[in-house]
Amino acid sequence: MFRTRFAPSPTGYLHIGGVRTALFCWLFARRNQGKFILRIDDTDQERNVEEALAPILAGLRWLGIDWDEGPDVGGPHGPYYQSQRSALYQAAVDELLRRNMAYRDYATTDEIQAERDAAVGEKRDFVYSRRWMAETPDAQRRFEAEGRAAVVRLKMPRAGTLVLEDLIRGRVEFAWAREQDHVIQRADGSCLYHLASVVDDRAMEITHVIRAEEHLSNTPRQVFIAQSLGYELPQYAHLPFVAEPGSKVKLSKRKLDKYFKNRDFASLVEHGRSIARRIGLETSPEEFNPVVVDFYREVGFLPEAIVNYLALLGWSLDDKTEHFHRRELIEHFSLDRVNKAPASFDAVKLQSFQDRHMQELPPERKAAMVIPFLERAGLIPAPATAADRARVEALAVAAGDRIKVAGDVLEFADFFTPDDELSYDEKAFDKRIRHSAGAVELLGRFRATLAEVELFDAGTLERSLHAFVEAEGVPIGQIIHALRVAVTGKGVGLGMFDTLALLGKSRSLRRIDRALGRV
RNA sequence: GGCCCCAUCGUCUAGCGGUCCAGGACACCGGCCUUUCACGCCGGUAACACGGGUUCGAGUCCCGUUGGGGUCACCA
Repeated sequence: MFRTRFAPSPTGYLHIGGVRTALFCWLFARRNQGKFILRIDDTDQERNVEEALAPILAGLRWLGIDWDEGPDVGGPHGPYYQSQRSALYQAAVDELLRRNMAYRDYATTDEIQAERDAAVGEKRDFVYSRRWMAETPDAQRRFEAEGRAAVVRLKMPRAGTLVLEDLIRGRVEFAWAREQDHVIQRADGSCLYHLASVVDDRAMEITHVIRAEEHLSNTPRQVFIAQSLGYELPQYAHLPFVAEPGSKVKLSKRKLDKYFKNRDFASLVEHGRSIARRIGLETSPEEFNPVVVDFYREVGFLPEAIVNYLALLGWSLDDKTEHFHRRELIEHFSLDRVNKAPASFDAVKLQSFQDRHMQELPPERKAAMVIPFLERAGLIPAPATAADRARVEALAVAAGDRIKVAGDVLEFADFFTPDDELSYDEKAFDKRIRHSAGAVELLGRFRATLAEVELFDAGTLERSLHAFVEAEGVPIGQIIHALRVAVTGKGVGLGMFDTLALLGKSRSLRRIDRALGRV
């Protein structure tokens, strides 16, 4: 049975690169009928873990990346918070000391730094002299008498080669002599990440460590810990990281300022902000941007689209298939089709996946997605009435693929505003009505025609307008633009006849009257 | 700087020695459709980083160069 894990730190947000890693771990587990474990790396807990973890769990759940063991769901290998597992780490440290694979070290950070500086000055690799290493109780007492405190360091080999068979990278070799005697336990007794990670992976019976490439150079020390403890090694798979838009540098939340200067990134952000404003959502650039998964949820992206895009960022099935649903990804995913080179994050391409997934959504699902936005914007009562739901669904049908993210429904807010509160795009009003020769008269006459229409549906309306322009002997463009501005206040929108049908007869007439009245 | 990783259109990628004067997708540029917008349809521009090998034959294998990146914490 294969077991993979994702081990986020409670940072308060779910990073898009982290999600990609989680997704690959999850897909691999699901593909092989294995288990996916979520473990929280909170060894240096300064903040409120629960609070900082909530968005991460919520984000994973929203994306449909579910875990078999971990926070909330429990499991046989808990607790799943590293902060609650220190006894295990302590036992591992003791064992390492007992086996002489680690030692107590009494050097101060300044002393270590001095050695490091000296090595750099002499242009040689830094290797700790182990001058403050204490392997006997005597030595310990002597150093402690000087007022020193001990950390525990790994006693790394100083010769030989580690040969690693990485599932993605193939054979990778490291010279042991270049590895440092890393600290695994602080003077205060708390343990460091690498120790904890190895101990937990073993305890949780992780078979495949699938993580981002930046951990590749950390692997030797982890292998050393595992081997020193007599653990069987897991399989390693180091994924390429997700890079910045248009660059090969690792995507980082710390460089947001730079990304905001990227055109596509910036316009996605602006789109999101305009939706946020209308629903009264407080946003900060720090938390509301395309690097953070919450952003997509809040503006109404489809989790399926995000998953599809992210899966293709570093993995592919063949030379043409790009549109995947979760099921298909699970069916086809394999690590040997994962790329080695980093892939840069492209907001525009992500949007195109969103478009395609949105297009195949049936109207009732689209309506359900969109309703919360209308409610939050105060355009329909919350909870929506059955009549509202029906209207929204009709709107969703008429809107076709114009609603690209759920929040886009707010572009059609004018359907929900009272007729006497409709605002007008003055430029469009001038161009199409006020200064368009004959527009006002035509509009007036067509209003009369409209008043006679019995069945106010798109087909009937289309026939009557065509009959009207034929009788008038004018091209359809002469009136249709004016009509649109009159009933929606805007120069662009849905199909004209859908618009009228959606509004219904009395509201359409009232809006035409109001428009004519303000010329 | 040491070590490690990586290298096909602007971007994501296909390619696992011949079927590649390199295929698909997004973007871009034309055109069509059309009541606006959004779709849709048709067409187009655009890449094997460079240099050596190996081979009858290299985008594909090897070496080097260049370039890019990761990592070198008592962070995770």
